[in-house]
Formats: sequence, C-alpha cells, structure tokens
Amino acid sequence: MPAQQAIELIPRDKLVIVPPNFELYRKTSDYIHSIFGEVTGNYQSVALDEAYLDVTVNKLNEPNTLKVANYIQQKIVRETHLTCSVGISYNKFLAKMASDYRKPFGRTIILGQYAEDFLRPIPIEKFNGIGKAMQKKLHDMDIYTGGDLQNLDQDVFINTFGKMGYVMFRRVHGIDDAPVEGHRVRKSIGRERTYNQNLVLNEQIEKELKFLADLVGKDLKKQRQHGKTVVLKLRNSDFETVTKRMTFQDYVQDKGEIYRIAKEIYDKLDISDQKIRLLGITLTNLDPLSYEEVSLKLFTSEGNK
DNA sequence: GCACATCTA
DNA sequence: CTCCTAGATGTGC
Repeated sequence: MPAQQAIELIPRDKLVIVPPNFELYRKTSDYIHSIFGEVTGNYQSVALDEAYLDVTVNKLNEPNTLKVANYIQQKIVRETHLTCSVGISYNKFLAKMASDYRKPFGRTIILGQYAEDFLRPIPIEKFNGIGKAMQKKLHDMDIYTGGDLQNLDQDVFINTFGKMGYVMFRRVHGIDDAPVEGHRVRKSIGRERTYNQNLVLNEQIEKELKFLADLVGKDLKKQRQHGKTVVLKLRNSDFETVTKRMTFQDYVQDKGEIYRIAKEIYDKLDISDQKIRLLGITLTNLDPLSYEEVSLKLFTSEGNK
C-alpha cells in the first residue's frame, strides 16, 4: 500500500471539487481491513472505513486495549497518512459512541461503571439507532439527551417504539448484546438510479430498466448468487415511492430475464402517465450457486464477471 | 409466510 | 426531499 498524496495545496478562497476515486478508496479500505485481520480474527466491517473489532483476546497478545488501539492507529497513519478514531468498551454500542466522542484522531474508553454517566449529556440524535423518525417523536415528548432517556420507563420505550424501543432502553443503560458478526450473509443485491430529468417515455424507461437489470445481473454473477424474487422500485415526481415484487419457484440470474420480469411488473402497475424520478431493481431471496452450477459455468467458459 | 412500507446506517 | 445500498422491523393479509 503506497502512501498516496491526496491533498495538494488548495487555495483557501476557492471551492475545489475533487472527483471521487473509488478504486483508491477500495484499495485503502482493503489495506486497513487487513490490519484489523492482523489484530483479531473476529472483526465486523460496517463500511469502507469502519469496523468493530473484538479484541478481548487478540493476535498481538496485548491485554491492554488502549495499546491495541494505539497500534492500529499508528500503523494506519504511518502507512496511509489517514487518521482514525477508536472507541473502546464492553459492547458495540458503547464502542461506537466512544469512537464518535473524539475525532478525528482520538481514543476514548468507556468503562462499565461510567457508561450511564457517559451517555447522560449526549444529545439523542448522536445515539446509534436513533434516526430521524425516532428523534422527532422523542423531541415531541420533550426528550433531548441520554439523561432524559435514562429517566424513561422500559414500558414507555416499548409501547412507543416496539422492538427498537426495547433495544434502545437497554442501550441507554449501557446494555447491548449485539455480537461482532464476522461474515454476514448477503440477503439482497440491487441497484437504483435517480434521474436528473424525470422519465416519461416508455422507451426511456425500458432503456433504464435494461441498464439496471444489466448491473444487477453482473453483480449476481460476480458474487455467484441467484435469487427467486425480483423487486421493482419506483419514485414519481411527487416523491411517492412504491415497490412491487414477483417471486418465482425457480431462480433468476440472467440479466435478460431480470429485465423481462421488471418490465412485466412495471406494465402491470399501469402508470405510464407518471413522471418517474427513480427506478430500482433488486433481487432478494438469494442463494449461492451450487457447486454444480458454478462448475458448469466455468466449464462452458461462460463464468466470471 | 409473503408483500409492502418505513426506518436506520 | 443529496443519492445509493442494504438490513431490520411493523403491518396487513
């Protein structure tokens, strides 16, 4: 992983638009994740630049977690010139909250006896798991901080927010059982596009559906998966979103087939008068190709990509 | 159990 | 109403 000079002398008074470089991000991310793998066999990637590491026991044989964090941070900054923040605690939720506490190059540790104290002053919008919708409801109830949440009854949480309420009730009291999940199984593969100009003509819509079906088909093949359900997603010019799906007995993988199914769902909707802002196609009900299917494809030299 | 909408990251 | 991808959950049938 060669060090990359991403930032040059940028004039302070000018807005400079830097084009994205996803290849570099992917490569850098892979490298950083390889460092995680060097530290522990049990880590969960959650984004290009984020992961949960279970370092209860670790490959460095280092019981001091602050030293483990230091090792990771130093190595990343040395090799990539990027900084990162680390949060350390006894569960994933608190570790995440801790990592947000000091950025961009911080280390924060939350010990069990201080968990509730730590959360008390934090505004609810910073809580992992509380999004826009929950926030609004809570603000309407005059609840703004972790401390406000801690004063609520479990019943109120559950009655207002269901299962998520139960999870959040425990979290604000420092309890979270979510395991570090090393490799998670992919459950859907999909693509969507928002168009600069709303689509009106059937011709355009067919073209875009073909394009999306193509992308999804390619991804399926690359990941050696096929699925039984095709989901079509549409959003019109009024931002109304619908999804419609068709499930089959047999697996679908071919892009032509995906397109035909998506088109069929679209035609059934009978909305050719609407201006389409977004189209999406997703395959779910996924399963990996069997060994036989994979070897057949390789044998017929159709495989890969 | 499926279809669909909504919420969250 | 940034846009995109994906998972989880609630609701209705």
